[in-house]
Amino acid sequence: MAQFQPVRGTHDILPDDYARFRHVVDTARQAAQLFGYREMATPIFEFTDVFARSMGETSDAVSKEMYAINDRGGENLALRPEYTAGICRAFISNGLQQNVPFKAFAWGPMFRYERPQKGRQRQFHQIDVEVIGAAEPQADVEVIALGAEILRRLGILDKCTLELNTLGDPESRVGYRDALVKYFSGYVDQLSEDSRKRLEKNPLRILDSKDEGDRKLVANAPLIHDYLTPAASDFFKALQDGLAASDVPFTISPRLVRGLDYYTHTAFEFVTTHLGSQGAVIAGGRYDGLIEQLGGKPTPGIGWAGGIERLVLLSDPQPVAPRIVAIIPIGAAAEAEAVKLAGELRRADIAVELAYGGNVGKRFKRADKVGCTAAVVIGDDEIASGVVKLKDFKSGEEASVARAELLGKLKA
RNA sequence: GCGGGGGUAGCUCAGUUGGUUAGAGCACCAGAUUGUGGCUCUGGGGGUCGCGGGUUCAAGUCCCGUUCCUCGCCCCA
Repeated sequence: MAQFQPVRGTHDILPDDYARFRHVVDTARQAAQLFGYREMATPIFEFTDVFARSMGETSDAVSKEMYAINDRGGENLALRPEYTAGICRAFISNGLQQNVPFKAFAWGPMFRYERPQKGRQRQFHQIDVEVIGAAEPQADVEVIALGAEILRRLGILDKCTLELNTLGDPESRVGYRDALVKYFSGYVDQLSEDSRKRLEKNPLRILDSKDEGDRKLVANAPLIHDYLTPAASDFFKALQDGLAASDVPFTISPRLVRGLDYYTHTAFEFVTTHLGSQGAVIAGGRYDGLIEQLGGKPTPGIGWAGGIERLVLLSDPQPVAPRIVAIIPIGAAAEAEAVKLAGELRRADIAVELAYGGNVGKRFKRADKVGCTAAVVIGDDEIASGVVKLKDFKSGEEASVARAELLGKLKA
């Protein structure tokens, strides 16, 4: 029988990789905390409708990429393909309208049935930031600045550029959408096959087509900025002023759009050229209509998600310097003494590696291999005189240390 | 879902026009060194050549299918 493999598009995260993975999450959590965002989590699966109603029935993520199941009770459930819908549902379910603006940080696995590629998996992980209940552009500024700060702390901000656009308020968007449809309908025969479909489903998406023929048409297509209501235009202006004040550089990309239905006003992406065709590392926008679509009272919101695997790929490996001390007993009496000593040291927050067996040479070898910085050798002679030998692995020097002084020496 | 390239040891790879028991480096294990790691030296274990079928006297090598990875499209994080 063939050996088991991980399911297509899923990956084990082994200890070395996990250290890098955790570094991303820890860095993001710390930065989010500095901005006043509190960590939370929602279930990995929800009623399918939570996603269908928020993201849009016709979005790719819902219509062809969702892991949906009927459970034994007949409920129609789906593994979450993104975090925003779940957090908004939680906001409604828990009556958090009392706590606005509600500022949340979250991370966890997401699931999409897609064709795997570098930086694109079927189970992948995201960090996520949301502000619910704030209609002011200052919230957009803060959310984006937090994204930039996380990238800066990861040392990859200079590999990314922030692309910014507005989708306008619903009123602007309807007018613009009509204008786009009218424009592209005049060139249906010149549009790519994909874009002909988009013309019916989501004409905005034609704007970021990579097809050369499409791009020529797009170059002369009407711009959202000419269709903004004064309010939407002011909002976008305030956002730009705020980002400038926050020292967050950006470029305006009139063709940047979002695939999900719930976005309004602000749309942005931190993109990189270092990851092939998976360029977006952090992406998000404003979703003022979403809470209402999920059955809550009209409540504005803004947030973003970042792909942890992509952030790991982009950042340099972190030199991990764990301080671990090996205890190496020699002789039967010392074995018991070593266990006792290990307990004492661990209770004092010293990481201890204690091998299960093997002679002295093997234990030293093992200690070196797992990255110990020092070894405590204890044998019959040492027990008799109440000392241990403390060997520093870097210098190679070994010295006798009284048992009573060992902890102090290791803490230093 | 569509198109291109790949899959040989734990890892990175070599393998001639199809031709004996499929190799290297790193890693691993053991010994040199039964109270001392790293460096060195010696030895060792490890492969149904992704899987299934076909052609052939003979297949890691050629053909077909399949699966997984990868690059692009699509979509996005």
